Amino acid sequence: MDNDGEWLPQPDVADIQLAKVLHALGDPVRLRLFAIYATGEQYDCSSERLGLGHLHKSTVSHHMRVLREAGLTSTRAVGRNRYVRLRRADLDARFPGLVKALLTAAEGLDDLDDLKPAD
Amino acid sequence: MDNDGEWLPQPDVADIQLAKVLHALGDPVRLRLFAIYATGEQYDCSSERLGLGHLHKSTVSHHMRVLREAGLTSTRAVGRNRYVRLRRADLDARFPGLVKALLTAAEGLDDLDDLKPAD
DNA sequence: TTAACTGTTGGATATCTGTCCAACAGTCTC
DNA sequence: GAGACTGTTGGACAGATATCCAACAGTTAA
Repeated sequence: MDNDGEWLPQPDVADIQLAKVLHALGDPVRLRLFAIYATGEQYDCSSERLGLGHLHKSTVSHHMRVLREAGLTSTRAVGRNRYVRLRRADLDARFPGLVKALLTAAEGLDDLDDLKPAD
Repeated sequence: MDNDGEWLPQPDVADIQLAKVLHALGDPVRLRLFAIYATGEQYDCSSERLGLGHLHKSTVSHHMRVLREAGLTSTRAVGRNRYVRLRRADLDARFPGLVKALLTAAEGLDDLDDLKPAD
């Protein structure tokens, strides 16, 4: 029951702080996760699928938490999986043009094509 | 002689990395300095004039160095002063729209009106 | 030349952070 | 229920960082 899962805690739109957002993105791993989430909702947090095979699962979990607490992502817990998506609308409302500029700037960082939402 | 001063070392445009830029701006003090420099070239690094009276001068010097080494600012040393300005053209060329979006987002962080370049 | 001024550098320190590991909780499958 | 699976949490630890202070170098002024 409750198939929709529960939402992990995240800051309110009005409480999203620019400095914290930039701090969260000021790490290569999280910047990559940000670019990945921007391609669509992700439902598999395993390091391998995210192209972060070299990182321990708890490390990836840590980075996802930082992103969520900064207000960048929303996470829904369903069963043993986590559905993570970018809070695009919230971010656009709060910081117009920022996400778009960041994604443009982040293009070509790595090969992100392999990481589009599967099927 | 050499009244123009010398330029402190800074990365080449092509070497400016997004993650480093965001890391540099992911600190409240440096985000404030960024917004200040965006209003025009600054030629006084004293904490007081920058609205950072609570910080030691060596701390401010440290933050300015981080901004410069990330590729965000240019610094010219003339006499005992430092003329710091945002590398707006370089940043716009490398990350189109990013600076504009950041400045829009940073508006209203504090009262920056008092810090426009004096006379 | 002596003194004041601006900013840098190195040391010290407390805090933060990225990473791994082990243990755990909840979930799914057999 | 037993075991496999996904992800979280707490501990440990090395490295980074923000801050201050003292000392210094170069510059300007008296």
